Amino acid sequence: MLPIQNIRENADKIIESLKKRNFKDAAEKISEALQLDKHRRELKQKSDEVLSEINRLSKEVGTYMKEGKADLAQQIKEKVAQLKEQGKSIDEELDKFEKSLEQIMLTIPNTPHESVREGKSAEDNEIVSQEGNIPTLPKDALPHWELTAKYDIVDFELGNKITGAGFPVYKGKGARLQRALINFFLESAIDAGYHEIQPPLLVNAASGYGTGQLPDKDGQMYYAPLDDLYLIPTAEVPVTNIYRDVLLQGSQLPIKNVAYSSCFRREAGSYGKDVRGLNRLHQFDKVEIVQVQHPEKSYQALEEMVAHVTSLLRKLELPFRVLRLCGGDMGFTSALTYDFEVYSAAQQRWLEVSSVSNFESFQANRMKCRFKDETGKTMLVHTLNGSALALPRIVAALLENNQTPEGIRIPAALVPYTKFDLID
RNA sequence: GGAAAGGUGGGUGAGUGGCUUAAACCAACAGUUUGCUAAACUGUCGUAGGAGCAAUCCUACCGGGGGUUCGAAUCCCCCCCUUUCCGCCA
Repeated sequence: MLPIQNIRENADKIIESLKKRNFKDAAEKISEALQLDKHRRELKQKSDEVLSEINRLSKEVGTYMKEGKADLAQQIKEKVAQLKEQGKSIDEELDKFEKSLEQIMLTIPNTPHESVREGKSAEDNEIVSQEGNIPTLPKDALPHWELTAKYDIVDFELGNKITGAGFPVYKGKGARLQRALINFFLESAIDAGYHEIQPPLLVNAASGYGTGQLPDKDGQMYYAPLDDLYLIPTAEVPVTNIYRDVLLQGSQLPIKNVAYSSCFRREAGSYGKDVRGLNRLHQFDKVEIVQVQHPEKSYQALEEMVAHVTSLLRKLELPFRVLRLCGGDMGFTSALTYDFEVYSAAQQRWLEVSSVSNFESFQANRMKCRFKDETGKTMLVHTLNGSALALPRIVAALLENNQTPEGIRIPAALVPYTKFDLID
């Protein structure tokens, strides 16, 4: 949610900026919000005046009662009763304005950073960089879903039996590769100064609202109604919510957390070749990095996170490219997002493996995460997060790109973790 | 699942209807003193909303929501959470 003070002060700039998202009603929504805000403040003032008068009169009642002047006290009681009626109707109206204001504020997305390009869809995203060699595979090269069967390392059929589609079973070297990747990612993040967290995999509704999965993405999360809990779609949810309703000291910043978790996504509405094999799963593993930053340093932090993810992909020797998402393709809460895609040689397509975003104060405002700066002023923090990295598509690319007649070659950086260098 | 006790500012914790404007202590910050550090002393020190150029003033907030009352941290009702014990259990 954008802070209303920000809208009051920079309405024109915000409207201009939201155009990049292809968000058409910006001007109307902003002016409606400002209108509601104006009425809200007027009513608040009236309500406060009435309450102030009631407080003052109530004290008089106490005084008169002590002095034994019951008749005077009675007169004031009647006056207060009238004021209360008046206050009640003002408050009802005030409540209406506050609710409509919040409703409209929830529909206004974050303002894109100045470097974000205007655009409608993924086709308008900018390729910032690309590196690594795209391997030329022999004619008989297999897609990963056939390789996993050939070497018996990921069993989709078994997952279907036990749970259903999208819940694969990792076996033998497949399971060990998973564990190795998780440890490799965690250790790399720790070396880069991140503090490891092991969060709960189920969260309450308040946490869902905190990071914005609720109410908009309600149907995308698995839900346990008996206990009113949600399975996390990413570790971002429990980790970022650590800082919900928290007032930090400036000296505590930056906070850098890393967490491994399984992620659960219903992926309602997905279908076709997108979901083949490891491309899209209901349960998968991911290492997530989260930063809580001083507003002046958040873009520097974003670059640092991009550099971190870059170094992981280099060590895994995978060809990848970095995209700066255009306004229309960016998430609702993000101000700037970089996507990382690895090239999956047998499928001959780019697969998204990481999304690194700066939310500026948009999440912090909703979560009420603030800090006191050097001068003692309370301000909203900036929050950032990124995958570093999500496993399944990395596994898909590793299997496809590194297939040889002898077996699947494991990149050198990973061998200390897998303790084998070939899947055969 | 059963029983009991609780939920008060950054922390500990007092407060059973109006002299509460939430005590006191700790932490933090500033100053004085002081070879340094420390200690001692003095002062400052909650959050949010609103009015005002400003000093400042007003309002709300003691887990959440309702209620009683002229007046609620305090009394009543509902809900949530935590702790301890019992049961179950990796």
